[in-house]
Amino acid sequence: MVAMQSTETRYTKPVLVATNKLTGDESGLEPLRNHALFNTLSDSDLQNLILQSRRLRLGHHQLLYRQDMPAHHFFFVMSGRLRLYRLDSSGIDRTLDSIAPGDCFAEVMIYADPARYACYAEALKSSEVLMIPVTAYRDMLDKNPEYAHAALRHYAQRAVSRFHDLEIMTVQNARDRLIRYLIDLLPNGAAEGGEVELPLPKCLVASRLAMQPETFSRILADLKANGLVRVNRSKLFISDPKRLIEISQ
Amino acid sequence: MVAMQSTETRYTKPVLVATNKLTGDESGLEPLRNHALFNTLSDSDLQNLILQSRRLRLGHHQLLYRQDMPAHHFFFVMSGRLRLYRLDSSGIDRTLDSIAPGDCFAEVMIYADPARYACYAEALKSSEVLMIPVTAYRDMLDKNPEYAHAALRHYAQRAVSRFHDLEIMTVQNARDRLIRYLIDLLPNGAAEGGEVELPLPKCLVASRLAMQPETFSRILADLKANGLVRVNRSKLFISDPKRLIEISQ
DNA sequence: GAAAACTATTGATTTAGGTCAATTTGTTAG
DNA sequence: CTAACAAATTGACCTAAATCAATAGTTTTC
Repeated sequence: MVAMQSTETRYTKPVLVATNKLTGDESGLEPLRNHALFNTLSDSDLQNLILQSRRLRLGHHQLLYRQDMPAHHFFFVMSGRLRLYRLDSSGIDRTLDSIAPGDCFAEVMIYADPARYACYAEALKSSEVLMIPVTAYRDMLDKNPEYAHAALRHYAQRAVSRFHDLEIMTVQNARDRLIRYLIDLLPNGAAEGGEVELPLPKCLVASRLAMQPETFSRILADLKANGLVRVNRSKLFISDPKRLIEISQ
Repeated sequence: MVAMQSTETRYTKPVLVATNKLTGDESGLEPLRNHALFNTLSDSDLQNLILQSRRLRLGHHQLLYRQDMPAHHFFFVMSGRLRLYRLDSSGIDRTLDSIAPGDCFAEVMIYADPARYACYAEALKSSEVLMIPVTAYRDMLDKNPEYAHAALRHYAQRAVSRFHDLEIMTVQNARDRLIRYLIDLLPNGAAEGGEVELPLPKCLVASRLAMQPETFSRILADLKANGLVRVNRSKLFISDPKRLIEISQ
């Protein structure tokens, strides 16, 4: 009913179709070896998969795919950072996930039916991704059923993690959602404090947490004033996560 | 900071540990055949799985498992209805999912590591579930790698559906979240209208959508007043879903 | 079948957080 | 280095939704 202000007016981007720059270079792919979807593969199977894939360079704010587009590929991030978001008809842009080097995304498209991207994906800065045909992975897995175990484990993990994201969003107030989000950024949960870096610009963290940028800013200012976080640009220092958890709820 | 009112004060339940009633009866298990995780299994493999499983009867509001409990089983709903929810330290009860006959739940625990339930599960009414050891399914899949494909497809579908749930929750206002939720209950999306039944009591739908029961009631009353839904207890008739979508956003 | 216990609804009031606007700070491009 | 632009912050104000409270339906129980 009420038209909310679009984040697009604050965070404009050129809407481009990916210009599949292909490079023959095969260096820099070691990180694949550390990912659950690839670390059990034999050298030759991994090599074969890479040969069927393309390396893609994406500029700042470049769009990789659109929601509802047929999904023929999934992606592995080699460098940079991306985000997943949805656009609704009124142009409101809602950020759903951020993706870092070493992560895969849209990998559920390997087995999704119908295989259509559920959201947009764009580079938040200059990034490099490996674009892997879903058929290449599926065929390899058909020929090597022993790889299924790792894929199942990865998929299970993905489902659990989405469930967890959903859980945070059922928290009714903005402050507590933000606190939960920050706690999750800490490497070892709430066990000990530390410095975390926001994986998205603040206005997009706000969007991810279903609040306005102004609200995000005010809550963070308040946490800062209460000595709960030290803020330095996109880096936050959380000395006492337990206290943070206490004041939420 | 602010202590929100617990839904527990409105929706109390006896907290019981499941009293694993075992019945030798093997009738009524045909619905398993229609589920993606089982429909490709040979008769003997399915039979073997059932033999390792237990049939469990749950009373109204009976608790099946607790969050963080080690997960040795996953479940198939034969009759009744269950819900998944989380409790936080202040006792606020947040509903995350509802489960109907023919559904599986906690099936990601087959491959999760660590395998601990991510939430509570309780029967919303008298229900019957099949309690399947995760090791039984995993072992069967190890012996029959050809079954992995179906499991991967199911897991992919689950991840997509959780992603979609998350997407709804990034919608900032309560009315539009409710409208999105209602649209998703329609069997063929927004294509045509129809009658839908709320899968949860209204106060729990409210919890699922991160709003208060009063807010839910008022929004529904308003939609009703505008001729957008006809309400009959937990059954809603949506004549024109397209119009409903239009007024949201 | 009446009482008790939930569940839902409705009204009055308050408040968290959205909106609008102005300013500051940071970043990119020439 | 400076201009232009984008992002973040802060203040003033307003509205959606939470809270508090009372009532009215519904189930369950005895």
